[in-house]
Amino acid sequence: MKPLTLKDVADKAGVSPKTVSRVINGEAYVRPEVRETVQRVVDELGYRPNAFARELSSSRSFLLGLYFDDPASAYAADLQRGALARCRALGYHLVVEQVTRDRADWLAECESSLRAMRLGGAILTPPLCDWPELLDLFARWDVAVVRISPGDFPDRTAAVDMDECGAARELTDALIALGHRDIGFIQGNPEHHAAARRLEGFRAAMTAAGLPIPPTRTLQGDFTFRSGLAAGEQLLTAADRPSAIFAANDEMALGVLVAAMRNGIAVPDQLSIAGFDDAPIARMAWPPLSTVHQPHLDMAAAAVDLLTRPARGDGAPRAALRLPYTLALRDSTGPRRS
Amino acid sequence: MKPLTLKDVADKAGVSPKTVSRVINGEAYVRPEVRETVQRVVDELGYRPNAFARELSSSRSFLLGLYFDDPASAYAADLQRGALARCRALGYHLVVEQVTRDRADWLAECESSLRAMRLGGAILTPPLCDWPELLDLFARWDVAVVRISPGDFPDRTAAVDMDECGAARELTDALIALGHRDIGFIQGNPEHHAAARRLEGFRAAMTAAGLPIPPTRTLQGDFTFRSGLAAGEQLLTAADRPSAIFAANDEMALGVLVAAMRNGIAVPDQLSIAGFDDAPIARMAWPPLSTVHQPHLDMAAAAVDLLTRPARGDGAPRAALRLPYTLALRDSTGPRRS
DNA sequence: TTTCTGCTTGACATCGATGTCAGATCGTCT
DNA sequence: AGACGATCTGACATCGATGTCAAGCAGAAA
Repeated sequence: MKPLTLKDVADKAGVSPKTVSRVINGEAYVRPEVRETVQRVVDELGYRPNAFARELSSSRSFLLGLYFDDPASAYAADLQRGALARCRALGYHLVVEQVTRDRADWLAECESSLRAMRLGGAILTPPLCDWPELLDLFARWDVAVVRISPGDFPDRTAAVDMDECGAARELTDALIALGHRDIGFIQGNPEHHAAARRLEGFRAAMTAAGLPIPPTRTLQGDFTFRSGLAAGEQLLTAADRPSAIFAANDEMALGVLVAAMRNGIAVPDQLSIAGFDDAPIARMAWPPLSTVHQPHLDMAAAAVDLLTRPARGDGAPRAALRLPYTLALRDSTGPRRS
Repeated sequence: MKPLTLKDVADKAGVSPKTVSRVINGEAYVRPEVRETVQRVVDELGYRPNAFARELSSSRSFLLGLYFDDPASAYAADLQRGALARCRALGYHLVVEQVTRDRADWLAECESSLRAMRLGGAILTPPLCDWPELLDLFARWDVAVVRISPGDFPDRTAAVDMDECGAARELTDALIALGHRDIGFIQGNPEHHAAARRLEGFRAAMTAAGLPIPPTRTLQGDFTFRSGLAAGEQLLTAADRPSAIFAANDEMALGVLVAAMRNGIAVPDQLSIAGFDDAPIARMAWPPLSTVHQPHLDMAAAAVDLLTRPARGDGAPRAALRLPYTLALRDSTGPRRS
């Protein structure tokens, strides 16, 4: 099937292509009746302007880039789904890119890819939203950027995030309210800035409750199941084990769950476990994990909105949005049995 | 930073833009020494042709579409990762699209999206790879299609798949070899054709071993954790329960695992459980799930290769590739205890 | 020598949209 | 009536690449 062109619409409407272009882009200076006629023809024919030609002539692009470290994570999948839905609604398209620093020329590759295809904007997710080389790259190429939950350089670009510290604190408060006084914490990948925030929230809650935070109770993980398993084993096989463990994400919490099971420790009767993220597996574990639900879909949608906001006159968007979280208290946490 | 153009390269190399274009596209009729000179300048400058302009003038596109039903599934994420890596290596870009049939105008939306942006090819994943309206749409717009594990219309497009039936049969054989004679099976979403193939393989193995397949042992699920949990409860709370359960995917198998745990049935001592797909959770469950490892990354890479094969003279690619699976026998299966 | 074929090259039109600018139309003010 | 500004419209150039085609030039065949 041959694609429709501006000219086809123009001929049918009895005006010049330029006028059709005006109507499509909502420009001023078109007589209302002409505008209406053209709009009707456009709708009838189902005309959509060719994005490539558009980009070429106006250097405005209808492609947004979504940049990932690891697209296999549930986190990434959620963000993608949210961004996708919003893009579709706005007539934009989403190009996904995976960037890792495991090769020396990773930055050159990114640049090469940008050269070939100008983006209307880019969404950067953790941890690569904190790589200064990448931010420099986009700045150099004048590509508007919105970062999801950035850790560093708060003023360099627009951002969408969540109050990770507050959420961690609130979840810890919930554990304390259940009677737990000896709570273990498993940190996340230090490269993700969120990991530090979550630890911070945990500490704040403990301190506020007047509880000690012995170093042996705070273990280093890296957001993987395996690291959660190892940390769980270590915490649970100690002579005195904590009555609750808070892992900085759900995968690690699942690892703790498995460690408990291996050691014959009943959850939540003998041990409460909490995670963070509300990944799909949180609901699928047994017992289902208590965790923090992050508004990933909304965050991604908000990022798309920021990038596509029509008023771009003042350059790149600068807003910093903070979206609300919700606690999901399920069955992996319960009152402390003395 | 201002992008480089063909003309910049041409000026520096002292030839016409057209000649540079010839070198870049590997066309014939360029003197070897000129070709070398131009190539050197291209490399020095790091020039990459503008994909939009290229598409506009040649109606060849460097964008591939990856079409999903649900991008949140581990299956989808794997395919995406595989496709992404291959695209990057070939200088293509990947646009992801989510298509669901929950709105009446879903097809019109797809068409509208195609109108705006011509694709160099599309990869369709289950279940939408079997929607005839979608196949018609791509055919109408002359977009080459490769389907992943299609169920119907085997000759309509090129395809990449795996021997689902053989894998299910082999896994069932493994259970039988462990001494199991009473094996429950949980079917997948009937809309996914793979579900039927897996059942078929299960039946073939049972029949070949001379074992009965009572209807009460074959339950209908829909590939979700919840359905696996329900089916598991049903099978395990019956007066005589099977000694092994084979679920058509890992999520459902996890549901069975949780059902077993709820009912105090030890795995694998009192019950063997097997899944299919080798999703990340399979390794994260306790005990780790026995399952079938699908070569998702390779399948996606193969699909990209088919779509970008330079020789497109004879129209759309027609190959049907079948990639090898491997059995992953972990700890959720064991010998039957009498 | 002339003609022919095949290789090599660049001038120019083209893809489908938008930017620029000049011209046309209208009402209003002097 | 004439001048003016605001509104409306379309002709034309332009974005950056490739397709087409003809010209230039070599060596081979007549």
